[in-house]
Amino acid sequence: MTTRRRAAPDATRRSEESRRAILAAAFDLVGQVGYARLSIEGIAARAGVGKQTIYRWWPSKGAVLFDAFLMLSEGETGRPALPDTGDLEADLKAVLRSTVAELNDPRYDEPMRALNTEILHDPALAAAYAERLDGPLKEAKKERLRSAQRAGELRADLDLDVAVEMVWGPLLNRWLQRSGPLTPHYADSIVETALNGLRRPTRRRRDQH
Amino acid sequence: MTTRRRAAPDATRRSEESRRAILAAAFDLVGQVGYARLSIEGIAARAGVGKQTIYRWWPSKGAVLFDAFLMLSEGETGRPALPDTGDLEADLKAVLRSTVAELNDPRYDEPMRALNTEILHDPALAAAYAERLDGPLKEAKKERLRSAQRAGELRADLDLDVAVEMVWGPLLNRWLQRSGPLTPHYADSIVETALNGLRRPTRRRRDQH
Amino acid sequence: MTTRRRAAPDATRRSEESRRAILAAAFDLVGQVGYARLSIEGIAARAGVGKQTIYRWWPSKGAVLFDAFLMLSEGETGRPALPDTGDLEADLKAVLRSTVAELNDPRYDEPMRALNTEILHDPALAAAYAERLDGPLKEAKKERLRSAQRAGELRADLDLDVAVEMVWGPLLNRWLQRSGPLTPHYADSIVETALNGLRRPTRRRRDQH
Amino acid sequence: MTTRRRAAPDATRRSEESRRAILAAAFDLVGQVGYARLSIEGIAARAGVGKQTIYRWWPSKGAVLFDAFLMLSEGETGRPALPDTGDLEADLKAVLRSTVAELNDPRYDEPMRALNTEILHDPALAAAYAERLDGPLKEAKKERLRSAQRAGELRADLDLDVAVEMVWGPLLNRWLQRSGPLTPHYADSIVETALNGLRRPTRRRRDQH
DNA sequence: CATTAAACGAGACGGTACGTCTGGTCTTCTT
DNA sequence: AAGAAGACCAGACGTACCGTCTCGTTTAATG
Repeated sequence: MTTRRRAAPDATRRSEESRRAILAAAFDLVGQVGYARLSIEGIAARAGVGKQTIYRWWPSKGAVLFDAFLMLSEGETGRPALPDTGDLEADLKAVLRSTVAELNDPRYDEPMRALNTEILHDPALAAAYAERLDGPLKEAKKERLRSAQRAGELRADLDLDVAVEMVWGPLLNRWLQRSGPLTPHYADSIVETALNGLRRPTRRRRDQH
Repeated sequence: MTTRRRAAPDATRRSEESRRAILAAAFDLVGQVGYARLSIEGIAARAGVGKQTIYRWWPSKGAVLFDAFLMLSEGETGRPALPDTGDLEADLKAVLRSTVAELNDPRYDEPMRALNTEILHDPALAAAYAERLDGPLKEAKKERLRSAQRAGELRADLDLDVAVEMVWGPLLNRWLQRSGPLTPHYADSIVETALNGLRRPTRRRRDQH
Repeated sequence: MTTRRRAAPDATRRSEESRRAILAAAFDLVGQVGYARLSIEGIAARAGVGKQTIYRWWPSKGAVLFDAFLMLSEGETGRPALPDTGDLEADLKAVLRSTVAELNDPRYDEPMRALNTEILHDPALAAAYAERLDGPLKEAKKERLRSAQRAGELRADLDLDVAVEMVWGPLLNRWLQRSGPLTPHYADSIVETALNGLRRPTRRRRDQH
Repeated sequence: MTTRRRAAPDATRRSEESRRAILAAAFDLVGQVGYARLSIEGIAARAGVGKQTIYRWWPSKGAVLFDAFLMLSEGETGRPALPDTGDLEADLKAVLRSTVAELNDPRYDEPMRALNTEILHDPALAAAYAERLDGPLKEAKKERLRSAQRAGELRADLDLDVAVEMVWGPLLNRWLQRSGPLTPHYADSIVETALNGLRRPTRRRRDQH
C-alpha cells in the first residue's frame, strides 16, 4: 500500500549516494554534538546535500536517525543469533557483558540515546524500531531461550516475551535512566537473579521425586 | 534545582507566586502540546511571567519540568510505602496493576515521557531524579522486598536493587519503548516470572528437610 | 530573444505549441500574482511544460515576459501609425487620452509594470525593448511630428527624439512613479504645454515680417 | 496614525545603533550586488544584526532601501533649493547637467534603479517617495519656476506640476528605460525644447505692442 | 519505413533566501 | 533588587524557487 503525502516523490530517481551521505552525516553528527543540537541543516551541510533532499524523503529528524541505525544494522550479514554452548547462564552472561561494554562505549551511547529519545515520543518510529531494528534481535534472544526450554533448562510454560524482558529490561532501564553503574558484575547478577527468581526455594514434599 | 549563574540571585526575594505559576504552566503545557513543542517562551507566557524569571532560577527546560514533578510529588504527604499484606506476590501484582493503569492514562503519559526524555540526555537531571523523585519510591519498594525477605519469602542473598529492577524494569521498558501492550495480565506475568525465575525447578535431594 | 547557451538548440524542432503555452502562461500569471511572485516554476506548471523547455529557449524570466508582449504586439497587423487629421494638437490629445485610458486599465497596468521592472535592470532587454517593441511605435510618433513639421506646425530645427520624449515622457513618468493622477485633462495639459513651451511669448520686433 | 500589525513593537526601546547599521548595510549592498541579489539575510549579516530585527521594523526589502535613501537625504541640511541667477534657462541647464552626471555615476545608478523598482510595484512606497524624498526636491523645482514666472519669464497660466514634469520627465524616462544616451547636450536640448515648445512661432499681428 | 537524435514532460538534485519561531542575553521600567 | 516586558543576536525551522541534471517518451528529419 503506497500511502502518499503531497506529490509522492519518485523513488526510482532517488540518489543512492545522497541517501548514504545523509545517513552517515546524521550518525556522525549525533555522536559529536548530541541529539539536542542535531539539526536538519547540519546534516544537510555535512552531507553536502540540499535540505529539501532530506525533507523529501524523511518526515522527521528522528526518521533520518532511525534509517541511519538501520543502515548500520543491515551492514551485519544474515540474521543475528546468540551463542548457544548449551550452558544458558554462561551464554546470557557473555551476551549481557558485551552489551554492558557497548553501552559504556561513548561511540554508541549518545546515538542510541538519541534514537531512544525519538522512540519515546513517536509511536510510529517505535513501531518501526520494534519491527525492523529490535525485532530480529529479540527473535534471536527468544530463540536462545526456546532452545534452553527444549533442553529442559527453562520452565515449559514461560512467556518468552516476558522472559526476554526480564533479562534485558533491567539493563536497558538502568542505562536509560542512569540509575546505577553498568558493570560486568551487574550483568552477571541480572542473569542469575532472572534465572533463579526472587523467591526463596521452598522445600519439596518428600514423595516428590 | 536552583542552579545559579553569575551574581547569585537572592533567593529570599524570590517570588513564590511566580515560581508556582511557572511550574504549573510547565506541567500543563507539556500535557497539552507535548514535550517537543514545550518552550520556555510558552511557559513564561502561560505563567504571565518574564522569560528572564525562568532563566534566572532554572538552568534548562528540563529542570523546570523536573521541579514541576517535584512540586506534585511533594503534594503527597509523608514518604510513600507499598502495601504489605504479608502476601508479596499479591501486593506486587496490585502495585504493578496500578502502575500499568497510570501509564495508560494519557494525563500522566505525556508529562512522564517528557521527563524521561530529559533524564535520557542530562546526567545531572538523572541524578536529581534518582535522588529526589525516584529515590523515596525506590526505597519503599526495597523496603517491601526487605520485609518479605525477613519473612523468608525471598532469598536471603538477594541484591535488592537488582530485585527491584527485575520487577519494575520490564514494565518501564515496555512503556518507554512501546514494545508491547501494558495490561493487568502483563503486570501479573512479570511478578510471577520475577518471583519464580526462568529456570525449571530441579528436584531437591531427599535429605533436605 | 532566442539567445543561446551551449550546444545551440535546434530551433527547427522547437515545439510551437509549448512556446505559445509558455508565453500565454507568463502573461496570465504576471497579471494574476504580480511580477514579484512570477516564477519560472509557476509558468512551467501553468503551461504544462517542463522547466527545461523554458530554460532552453529563454535566458531569463524577463525575456519570457518580453516575448509574451512581443507575441501580443505582433498580433496587430502592419506597422502602427498615429492619426493624422492635419490638426497635430487634436491628434496628440486623442492619442495621449487613449494611452491614459490604457494605463489606467488594470489588465495592462500590472504586466506593463513587470516589463518595465525588467527593463530597468537588464540593459540587453532594454535594448530589445527599444528596438522591437517600442521602436515601431516611436517611429510612428516621430513620423506624425515630421508630418506636422513639414506642414509648418512645428519648428524646423526640432530634435524629434527629444520632441517625442517631451510629449510622452511626462506621462510615462507619472505612471511609473505614480506621482499624480492620469486623467484626460492631464493628457491635454501635456500636449498644450509641450507644444507651446513654458516660456512667455515675447513681442516680435516690428520689422519682422 | 499608528497602524499596527501583530504585537506592535515598542519603538521607545528600539536600538538606534542597529537601525543605522541596517540602513548603511542595505545601501552598501545594493550598490555592490545589485537589487536582484539584495537579500534581507545579506543585510542582516552585513549589519551584524538578527534577521528578526529587520522584520520587526520594516515590512519589506523595499522599505529598508527607502529608509536608507531617506537617511542619506536627511544628512543634507535644510531644504533643497535650485540656483536662481535670474537666468532660468542657464539655471535649468546647470541643474539638468549635474543630474545627468549623477545618473551616469555607477555609485548612484544602481541604488536609484533599485529604489525605482520598488516604487514601481509598491504604491505605498511610491506615496512615501513622493512625499518624503521627491517632495522637497519637487517643491524646490516648482519654486524656481515660480520665481521665473514672477519675473515674467514664464507663462502666467502654467501648471507648475506639468511644467516640472516637462523638464525632468524626459530625462528620467530616458534614464529608466535606457532609451538613449544621457549627455550634457541632451540636458541642454531638453531645457531649450521645453522652454520654447515644439510649435513654430507664429507671426504677431502688427498692432500688438 | 525504420532509425535516431533532439526536444519534450517530469522531477530529483545542490543551493539560496524566505519569513517565522525559539533560545538565551541584555536593558528598561515598575513594584 | 526582583520581576514583567520585550528588543536584541543567533540560528534552525520547513517552504519556494533557482538553474542544472538526468530520466524515459514523443516527434520530426534522415538514411
